[in-house]
Amino acid sequence: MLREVARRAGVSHNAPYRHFPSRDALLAALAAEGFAEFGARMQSQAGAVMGEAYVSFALERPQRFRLMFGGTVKLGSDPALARAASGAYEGLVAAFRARGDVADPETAAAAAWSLVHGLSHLLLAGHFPQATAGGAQRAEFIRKVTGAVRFAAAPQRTA
Amino acid sequence: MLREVARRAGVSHNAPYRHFPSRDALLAALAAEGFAEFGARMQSQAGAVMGEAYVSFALERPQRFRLMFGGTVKLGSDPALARAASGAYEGLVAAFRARGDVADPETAAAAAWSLVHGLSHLLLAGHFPQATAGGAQRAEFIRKVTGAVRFAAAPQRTA
DNA sequence: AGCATAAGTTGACAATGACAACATCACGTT
DNA sequence: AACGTGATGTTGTCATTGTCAACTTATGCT
Repeated sequence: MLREVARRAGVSHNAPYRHFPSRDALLAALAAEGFAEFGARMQSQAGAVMGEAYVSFALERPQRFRLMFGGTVKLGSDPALARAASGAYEGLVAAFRARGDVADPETAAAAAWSLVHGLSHLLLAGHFPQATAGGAQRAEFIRKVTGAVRFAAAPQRTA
Repeated sequence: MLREVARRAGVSHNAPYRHFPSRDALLAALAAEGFAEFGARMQSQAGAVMGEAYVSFALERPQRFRLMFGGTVKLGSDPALARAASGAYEGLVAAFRARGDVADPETAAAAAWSLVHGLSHLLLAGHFPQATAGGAQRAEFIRKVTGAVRFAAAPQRTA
């Protein structure tokens, strides 16, 4: 795989080693790049649509997504990686906190994150045949699923 | 990896080829075994706790879980695999349908599945440092997250 | 006894990730 | 202009891996 990368770059094997100390380092760099793009995309979205943006990213760049979240690259290896990954999550928590109508913003954020993350994985793995590859059906499905949940409401401030 | 399996089994490389036509076939068989155990566990659980059981499975058998859902083994390869995988989902849909208080049982099931699936992945990947490895904190976290969502209610039957 | 089938073994091959040593080229400093 | 230094790339090699092929047992059936 490393060698094939080199081949496709029209360069001889071992050239990659001048840029990355190992295959895993290359992959980690790709993952970091992915997290950067991903974070940018997320931040450019507001509230409810963020979920759809999340899934869109996964579907448009399946390999990247799997690389980033597939467990091949361990998050702990590069602290920059971990920071990039947790950044988007913090943003989500902040968004929920700002809404103010949710009981536990942290938990709600974790749930929302889990939902879109799981949906992405399951769609990629083909576990939802209802949402066939290409079309508007899929987008509609995603919208329906992400819109199907409500978060436990905060206790009413004043009566 | 195949060779190491053979080594650990105290048998010479290529012995595995008497039982599986290829490395991928071995992995597919392991995934199928995983889905079987997984399905059994799910069916032995009722409604709300299913989610926790799902996550527990992932945390107890991370390798299996990743193998089953990690994309390495393509679901389409073995129809039995696909059937095993979709079985649990159908059960979930049925459970939601039986509840009767949800607008769209199919969508709710997809959302619930996505939630626990994503939560499993994120926990395994270490994206939720709040839930540290061992303890009750983690179980509590899982309970909170899975309990944080409500599903869009069905329109009231009669006024 | 004879033999077919399953299970395992050794030997080989191409491909891969990694290492080492050598080559080239662009520079900044003197 | 000459030199050295660092980055980039190359060839050669090594152990390891997945896979194929051919040979060897061993087990059980007729």
